[in-house]
Amino acid sequence: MDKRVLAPGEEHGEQTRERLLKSAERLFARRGYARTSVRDITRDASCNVAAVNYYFNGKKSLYREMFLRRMTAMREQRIARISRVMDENRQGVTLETVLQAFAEGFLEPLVDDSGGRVLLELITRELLEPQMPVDFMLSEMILPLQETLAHAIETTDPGVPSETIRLCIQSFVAQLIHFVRIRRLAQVGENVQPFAFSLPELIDHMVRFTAAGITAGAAQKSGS
Amino acid sequence: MDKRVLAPGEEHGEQTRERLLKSAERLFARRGYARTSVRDITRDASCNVAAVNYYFNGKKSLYREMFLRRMTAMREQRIARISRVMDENRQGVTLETVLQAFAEGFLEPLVDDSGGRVLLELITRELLEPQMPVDFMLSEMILPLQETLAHAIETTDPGVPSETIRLCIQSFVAQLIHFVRIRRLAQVGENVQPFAFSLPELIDHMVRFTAAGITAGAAQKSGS
DNA sequence: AAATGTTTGATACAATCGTTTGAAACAATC
DNA sequence: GATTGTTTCAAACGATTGTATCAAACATTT
Repeated sequence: MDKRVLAPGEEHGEQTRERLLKSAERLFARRGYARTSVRDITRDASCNVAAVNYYFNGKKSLYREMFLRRMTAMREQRIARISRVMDENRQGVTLETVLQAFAEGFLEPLVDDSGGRVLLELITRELLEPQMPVDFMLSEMILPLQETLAHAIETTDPGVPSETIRLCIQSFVAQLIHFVRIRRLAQVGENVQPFAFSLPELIDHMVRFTAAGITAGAAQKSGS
Repeated sequence: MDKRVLAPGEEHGEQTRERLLKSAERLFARRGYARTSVRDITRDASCNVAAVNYYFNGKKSLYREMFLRRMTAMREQRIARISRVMDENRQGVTLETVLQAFAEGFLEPLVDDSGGRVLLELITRELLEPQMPVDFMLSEMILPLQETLAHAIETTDPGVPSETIRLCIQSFVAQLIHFVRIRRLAQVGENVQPFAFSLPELIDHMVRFTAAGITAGAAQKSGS
């Protein structure tokens, strides 16, 4: 009995394959690609070293598959978040609302202990030490998100040049990334005082700051 | 003859010591700490492997000494840049002028091929994978620079709460770092089109964007 | 010139890395 | 129950890592 607990193709080995992906995710995020050994991963996943080369074809392929899966999932989630806000109230949506929703979607995985926290770490590392094709992050993550958010802002704030909008979006994303890193830095050291802001406080600042920058970008065109 | 070509204390070995620091600088910046081997460095410095353990006490100490020297130099340079702008025109200095000067000082090492380019790479890496004491960057680089710039802005724009000013400064620094990274990313791939901005264009955007955010921060206090 | 202290060099070391191997353990099919 | 294909395991591979050793080369002082 118990013959059909496994779907065809996941012949019981899919479990350790999945465990490897999960462990790789956590450990690569925590220590980076180079300083995470295959043995670290297999120990964490409670399986043999050879499993990495059995299911994937080496360390690098394991990383790539893990990263690809995670990144596309997060991209779709963030895009969906923007679309949702735009759909909920067709014309009553303001610039601040869109920015707020995007910021929350961006930082949400950080406050709860969901797996999204590790991806932000992974993405930062990937930006600095690319293990994927060089322009992968650009074409698969940065640009799609930028376009989605840009179209949303073009709806709430027509009149701002589209080139300016895209620059401002990157200024916004820059802050999101930066404050996450500063916060983590301040959490460890004892010199916490200067950056002991709560997440809502930070989001509030970034939204206000960015909204001012964008509307100023609109005024710039008509003003000068 | 030729007895006094060397200062006392740099008994001819100071040359290779200095070469080691220079090589370490370049290679650590290019490939990161973990992926740069001691042999890579000594090969680049044209000396023996043992020299690293002779002059420093291993790889990590070499890194720390190199990083410390570089970082303090850049910090002093940047602080001096702000002070210079404030001193040149005692009261006629505007917010935009200060921001412009800071941005130029920040990005200047990137455009020419001076050694400053490698430090920005080093700092980014250090933020992600600290080899120095955890809050070193915070207390020795980020906070001193923040305070200097904050005092400058408190002069040009009194009325903005000091807490808001410091948040805005971090938002400014965030952009500086982010656009540097995006630019490098876009330089490699062929999908350059979306970020083919010149450095002056980018600086102009960031200064305008940030100035709007700061003055909005002043209005917020009196407005709400 | 002999002695001394400093710097360099080739080599060895133990540890760890990613990967390979081949035989067990297992499940499924005949 | 024998056969087949899949998954796991311990062990070992060659390569590379950071570091230690010790004698040769060097400059300096006696």
